[in-house]
Amino acid sequence: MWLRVATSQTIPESETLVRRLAGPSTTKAGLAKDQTEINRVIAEASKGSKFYEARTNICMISKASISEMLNKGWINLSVFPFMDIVIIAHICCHDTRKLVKLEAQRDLSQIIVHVDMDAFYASVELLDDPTLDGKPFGVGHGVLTTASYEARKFGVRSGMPSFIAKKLCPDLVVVANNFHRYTEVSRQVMDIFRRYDPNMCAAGCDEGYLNITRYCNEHQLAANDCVQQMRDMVRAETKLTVSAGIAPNKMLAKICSDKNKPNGQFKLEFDSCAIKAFMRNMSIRKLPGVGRVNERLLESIGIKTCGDIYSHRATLSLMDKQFGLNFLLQAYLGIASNVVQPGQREERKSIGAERTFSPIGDQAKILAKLEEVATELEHDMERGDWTGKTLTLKFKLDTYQAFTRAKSFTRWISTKKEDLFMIGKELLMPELPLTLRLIGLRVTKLKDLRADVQSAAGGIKRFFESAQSNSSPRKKRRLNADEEQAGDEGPSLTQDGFEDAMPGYHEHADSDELDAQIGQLDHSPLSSALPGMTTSSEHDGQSQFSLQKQPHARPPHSAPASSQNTAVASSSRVAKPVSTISNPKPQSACHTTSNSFYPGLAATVGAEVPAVGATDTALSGGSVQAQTCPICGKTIDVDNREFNDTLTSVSARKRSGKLKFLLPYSHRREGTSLTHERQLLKERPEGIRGDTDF
DNA sequence: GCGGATCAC
DNA sequence: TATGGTGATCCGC
Repeated sequence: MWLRVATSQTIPESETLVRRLAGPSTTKAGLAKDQTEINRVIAEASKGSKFYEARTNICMISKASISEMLNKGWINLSVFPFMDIVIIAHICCHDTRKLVKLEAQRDLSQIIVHVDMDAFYASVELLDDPTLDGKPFGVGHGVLTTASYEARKFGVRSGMPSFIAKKLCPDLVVVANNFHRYTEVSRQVMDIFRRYDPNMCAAGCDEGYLNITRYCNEHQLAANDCVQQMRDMVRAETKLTVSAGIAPNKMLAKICSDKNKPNGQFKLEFDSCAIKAFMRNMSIRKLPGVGRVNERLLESIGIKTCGDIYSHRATLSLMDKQFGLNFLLQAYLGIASNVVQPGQREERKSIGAERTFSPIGDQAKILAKLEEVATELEHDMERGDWTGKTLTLKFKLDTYQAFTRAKSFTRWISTKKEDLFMIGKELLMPELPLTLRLIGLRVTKLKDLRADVQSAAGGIKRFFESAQSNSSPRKKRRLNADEEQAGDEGPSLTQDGFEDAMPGYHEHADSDELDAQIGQLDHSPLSSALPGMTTSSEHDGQSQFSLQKQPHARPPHSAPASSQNTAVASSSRVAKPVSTISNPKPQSACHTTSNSFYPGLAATVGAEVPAVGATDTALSGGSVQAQTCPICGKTIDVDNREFNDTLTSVSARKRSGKLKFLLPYSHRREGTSLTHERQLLKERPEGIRGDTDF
């Protein structure tokens, strides 16, 4: 007997993508209403470009991988003498125990605030040039880093190439980035935030997390009043508006700050039931760590909202490896980290530089680019007093395929550009000839020269070491002076964490438009190519799609522009007859899906998303039938072992399947609260590109 | 240790 | 005509 644990057929991929056109992924404030028309314009403008082709291929590979995963999502139940319902019941019981355990860890004692500047770059530009007021404008060149709210009404968004933005909004004004100004203004704003929490954590230049518990206590302030006061202060001192979310943890606060954007705030009730109600209809895309790929992955088994996590917990349990059950259960409960602390310098893991340019095939010119990058990296490494043991070269072909090549050393890598260039060249030369559009260098296995010096003997010794090192002591001293003047107390950047942290290039890196376009494209030949690609992975242990990059692959030499299309074509040729994947079926509610695959499940554990009250009763270990597993505590011990064995072997199969789509580590970490800790605590104390310009 | 992939900002 | 840069981590090898 076979039990289907996946529900791929119920959600046609093309529909999934098309739905995203106007779907919840595009919930940015100030968006235009007619998303369909916007997407048509974007698709029109993009069609035929290499970028578009590349994204199309990526989309197909994703679909194929998801499809493969779902095809492998069968569990052989013949080893069990019982019916599948027993298994499901047990799984749900197991998950319920997990939920109870998680619920017990919930901490509502801290007041966490996520602050987020509204259209930060655009607002700063507006500050400096009032004539822009009321006009639709974008910031950036080539690619927009942000758009004014007027421009957003036309569908102009961050990450959009300006030529497309102009098509959507012919009157669009485009102004250049002024990173220096953003850094400056950002510092002002962060200084204000720090009055409320000196330990606040800046997350990029336009947002941050604060714990205002203490401030509220000391000033006898309600959280809402405190945050309102803080926002007023920012407005008064900088003329900028900021939105904020108030919640018991960072994840919730982040989601809340989006609720009343722009220039608003939202406080979530500090109550378990209210939080779960809040999460139930929340799109999974809002969860930190769930990007475009994971969204699709989860949608493929019918999970679109955090509430769906609960109703699909049996599936998720069986496919824990793929989905990260623990993370998702926490998300469903609205549980996450509430630890707010500034990023630490020692947390840094790598430092690098990369540059995009119009495609170059000429070797000498490529090497010249490499040298530029090496120079930039030298600057940043010396500026931050970093070195490391591994150098990674990154290059992207004109087809937008990216590759990396790395080399490790037993000694510390010299920070001199000549040496960086030489190693980089060594890595690059065997790959040529190629037509490249990007080159980058990155150093990992870092060593913090400052910490080293400090622990050794303090400032004097540091001075001597600087003098002995192969870099200019004069230069180093000057840079250090700059940083100390900025308020830094030595190596720890707890004070200024943000100082050198140039913003991410964009306010948001989302560009779902392309997926949308590709979704439209899915109606034709692409979908039919999928089954073949999927089955091709079956024939040996290796999961290799025709289009997939091979591990350690050598990039195609001077790949003709059509090479990928050729691959598609050949893949189509071996494809089996069109499968059901793209067969549009009426899309019914998720729990219906669930029922159809888990006969009896609804009766046993309730396949529908439970009402909040019901959940609570469930979690409190009450008498709700859903929680009383008919198997647990009795004969299940034996079965449990078998069951686990089965799961293990399933997991092993999954692993050998080389699935490409996995949740990020932070969401799979056992025990620790989910957290975008990585993001939140991440400090980028040194050498951001923008800084090197001044 | 290396390379591909995903994600956040 | 034309689609970014920095950093982190996981997995399979």
